[in-house]
Amino acid sequence: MPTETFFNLSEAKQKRIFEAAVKEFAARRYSEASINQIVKEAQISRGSFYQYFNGKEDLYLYVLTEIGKEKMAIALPRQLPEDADFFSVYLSMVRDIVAWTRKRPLYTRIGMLMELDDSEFIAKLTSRFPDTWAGLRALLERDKKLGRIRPDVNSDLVIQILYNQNLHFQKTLFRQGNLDDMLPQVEELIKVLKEGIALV
Amino acid sequence: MPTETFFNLSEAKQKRIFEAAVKEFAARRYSEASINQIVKEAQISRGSFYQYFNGKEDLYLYVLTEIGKEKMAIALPRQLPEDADFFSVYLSMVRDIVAWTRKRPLYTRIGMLMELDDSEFIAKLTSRFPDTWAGLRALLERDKKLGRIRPDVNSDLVIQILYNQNLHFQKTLFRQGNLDDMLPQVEELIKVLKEGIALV
DNA sequence: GTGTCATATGACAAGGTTGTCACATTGTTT
DNA sequence: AAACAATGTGACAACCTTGTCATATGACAC
Repeated sequence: MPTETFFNLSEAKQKRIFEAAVKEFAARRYSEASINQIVKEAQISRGSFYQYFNGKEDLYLYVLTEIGKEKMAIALPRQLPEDADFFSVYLSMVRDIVAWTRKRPLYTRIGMLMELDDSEFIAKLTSRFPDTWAGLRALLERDKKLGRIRPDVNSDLVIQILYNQNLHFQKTLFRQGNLDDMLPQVEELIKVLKEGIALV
Repeated sequence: MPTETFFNLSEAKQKRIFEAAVKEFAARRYSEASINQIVKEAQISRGSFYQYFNGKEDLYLYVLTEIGKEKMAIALPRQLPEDADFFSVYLSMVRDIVAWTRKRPLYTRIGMLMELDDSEFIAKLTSRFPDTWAGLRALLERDKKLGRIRPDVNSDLVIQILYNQNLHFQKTLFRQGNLDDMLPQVEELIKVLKEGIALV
């Protein structure tokens, strides 16, 4: 939570600071991000920064919640049929991610770097936040009961595969930067996961 | 390549330095590892260190090649039938990793942290070294031709899944530390990959 | 003992980081 | 205008990092 004086600032200045922070947190992971860099970019003095935020953690939390707000505002409108199967929902989820990345590339970059950071603070953070993937897991369980998924498969493992591949796609995406490659790859992944790769 | 004076040192001292380096590189990723920490642990002076090595890169390369030597010496003895199928080879590979991790936990930890580091130097390093996983990929291709694997699956994707899951297993392993959980999880992964999860 | 060479040392410079604080500059209210 | 509050500022201390270098210490030869 930023201090009150921060919120007294003009919208423009708040935005300038926010965007400088986003830029830095998308360039370096949290533990390596530099406040010096941010204040330079935002064109405020070091002293001012500490009048707005308690420190790096405070700023990071603020950036994360702001991003979360915008994400929520966008994510709500989409609707899927109640009985959509696991794979369809997952695919739609990936489409959302792609769209989101198109619109706000730096935001997903921050999320990615967060996954790669293993500092104390980030560990605490990620453990507290409820997973997006937990919902997907529930869906998988439901589809098991509906007879769509083999009941003996390990749900956690499947979700983990999707999660890890997703992270991997994003990582390569930011090295090479072809967002269009992602969807076909995910479709391929779904196919492998659905049907397996062995010949009967 | 360490300097000649390093190799003139007594075995014991060389070992002390090597082990201090291993300890540090297993605790922090390369970009965050501190030479100060290493010289303190090895009980040599800062000046001496720079008489042995050019710098951090030099030391890291030395540690990596030393580990590589020991790994080679162990990996060679194992043999598998010439026509062993892809999954068997993979499983045997995982068994090797588990055994290796049991014997030298810090070594695999270094490998893991290397994957998570995205510094310039590490990027150069990983791109140059030939992948262990390339061999596995070739095996998959072979099994396609032998009619064991569906010819239309994307080999790269499959290898990537295995690679990412492997990394993930190792990561969780070092957070919780139950090495015995790994093999069953890998067996589960193989099953999912083989047969798929959808009901026909 | 003296000379020579290899090795050991820690202070040092130069760069980075964070957080603080006395002070300057605005703005607002009386 | 004068007083008071709010905000802006950059120098500063304290703590890191790396790489260098003049000097000290040891060992061996003559």
